[in-house]
Amino acid sequence: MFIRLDFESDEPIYTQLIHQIIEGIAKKNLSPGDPLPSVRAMAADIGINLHTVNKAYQHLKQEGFILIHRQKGVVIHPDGVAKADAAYMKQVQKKLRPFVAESICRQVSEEEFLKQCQELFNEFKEEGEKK
Amino acid sequence: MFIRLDFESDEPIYTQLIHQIIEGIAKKNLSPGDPLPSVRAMAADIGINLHTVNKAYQHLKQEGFILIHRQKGVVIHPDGVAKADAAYMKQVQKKLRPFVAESICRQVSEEEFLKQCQELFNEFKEEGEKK
DNA sequence: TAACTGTTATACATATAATATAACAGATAA
DNA sequence: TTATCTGTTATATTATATGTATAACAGTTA
Repeated sequence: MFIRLDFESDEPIYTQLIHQIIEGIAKKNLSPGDPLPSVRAMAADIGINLHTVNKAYQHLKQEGFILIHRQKGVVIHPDGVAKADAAYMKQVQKKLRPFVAESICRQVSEEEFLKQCQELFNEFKEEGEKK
Repeated sequence: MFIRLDFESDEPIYTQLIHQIIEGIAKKNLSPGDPLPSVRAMAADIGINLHTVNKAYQHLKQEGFILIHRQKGVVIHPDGVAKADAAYMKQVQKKLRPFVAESICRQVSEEEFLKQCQELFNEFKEEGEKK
């Protein structure tokens, strides 16, 4: 797999795994219907416990990124991920809030902050176009 | 004080306190040199433990938002907060990354995402101009 | 039958979060 | 000089989160 974990990070392993898979979808390395390794295979592959992988999968399932068929295994959600609604955008703002506040304290201009976001969008877009 | 905590949130109390104070600085409700309540006064005021407040203050101190004089008490850093450097901006990008990735999965356009950031900047700016 | 799937249960170790007391050294005000 | 307030430190306890380790179960597939 394409998973890269940082075991020195403060960020929990299962959270890193969640983010990696979501990034994979954003970059279109993973497309609707694509299979993911079984919890045991993934765990063995990246050298962590089965339950840590399962925890990540359950989160991804609950948020609609993947489907878990008891028979067919784990796949990227065939219908695609649910589109953002007003509630989701509000949640995004809430999470971005502390970063904006601290940036203002550190005299980061609005333009410079937006540039950081744009760079990230470009990064995902370019990766997506390689496919 | 102007502190509002959500005891139902997943976000730890001391982290919420940190963010509230940083927001206060961003909105210029708190200016360089302004005093903050003692750990005991703050704790009693918002109904939490002294050590939880102390933990927040220590973080704010380490990141240069406040100064702690053994005599004079706690004050917003008189010299202002250190300006963002390249390392800080890199760190910001790293933290924004998961939000951008998930937004892309949910078909949030770059323009819409940037709009959310702009709204936050405007919110802080307007609050700051009230003073 | 054997090997695989997700799932569940139990147990354990460790770290973090939050609270509860208590005490210490230094400054300040009555 | 007391008394009170300051930040700081220490210790203990409780609860929750994280991660690992086994084991088992029900269902599918080769």
